[in-house]
Amino acid sequence: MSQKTILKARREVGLFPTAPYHFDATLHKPDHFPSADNQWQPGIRWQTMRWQGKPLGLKFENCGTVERPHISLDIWSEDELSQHFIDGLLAEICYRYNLQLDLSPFNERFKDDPYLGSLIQKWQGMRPLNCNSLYEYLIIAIVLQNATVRRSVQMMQALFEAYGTPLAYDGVVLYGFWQPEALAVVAEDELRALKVGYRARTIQRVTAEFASGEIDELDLRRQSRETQRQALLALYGIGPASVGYLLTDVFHHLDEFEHISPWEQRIYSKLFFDADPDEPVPVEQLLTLFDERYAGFRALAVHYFWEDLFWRQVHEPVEWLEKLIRL
DNA sequence: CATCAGGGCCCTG
DNA sequence: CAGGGCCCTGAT
Repeated sequence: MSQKTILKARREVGLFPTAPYHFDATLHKPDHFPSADNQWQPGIRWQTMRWQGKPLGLKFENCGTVERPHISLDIWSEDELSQHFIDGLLAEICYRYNLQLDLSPFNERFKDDPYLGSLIQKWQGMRPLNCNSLYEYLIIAIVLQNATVRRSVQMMQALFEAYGTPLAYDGVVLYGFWQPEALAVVAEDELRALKVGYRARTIQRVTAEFASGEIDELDLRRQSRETQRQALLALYGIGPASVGYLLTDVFHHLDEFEHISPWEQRIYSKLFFDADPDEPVPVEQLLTLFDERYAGFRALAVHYFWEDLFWRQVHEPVEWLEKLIRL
């Protein structure tokens, strides 16, 4: 559909995250479904991004160590970028990629924790990550709802093929997200033809909120967590499960842990109580457990358990997990 | 072939 | 506050 855009201008900058920094475990999350806006191999992540309306191709390359982090970032664009633009972009990247996160209070507090201690050691410097804008993350959250992973992948791909922009840079071709304004004029039927089902309506209404400027991400970042929660819940089609992900990933609330969905409940039950997934531990009990052990950092703690589980799954399938991740 | 539930959420009663 | 309905798909 859309024409391929060649990004021919390149600018290289150095990034220096706070130590410790685990490049691969931060820039690649095996539990995230594969999406055509990014690509990873050990030591390198390609990621498209739209900033101030400009489509960009990013390439992050690991040039440092956990204790002395250094990332080389190539920024590919259609035309040369002004220094002013670069400065703003880097500030945004710094926020989204959590480059300045200070993990030491967390590491210090839980280094001897019987469950978490070894994971902190193993994944020294791993941090949560969200490369996308709030709007883009909402789209991802919507295609996740009530669908198996395979279907989420299909829906996301169909949306990219219909409305995204293929960006060619550094030898890869990845899709860039569309702007809300571009999708706002599309009819619901056209979206439904992409087999997103009833989500067509949700996508339309959420898109409209952004296209009209009713929601301003940067402004929302400065609000309290509860204000953010209310603003997100007010969006049509966005409920507690999606909001939980948004508050932790997009707004970086490392203690947000109010909602456990059924499939997560089964996994936590097995992980912490070795319970039969068909007889999962009540959600209340799981919430209490996390409250007692990890208050202050519940989302971050969960992140370590979760990512460790999925990394293990990549290398040698964890038998019981296989059945619980619906591919 | 039919039926069902899925990495939720809205709406109704 | 509980429960039916929603789009589509792959599993059974």
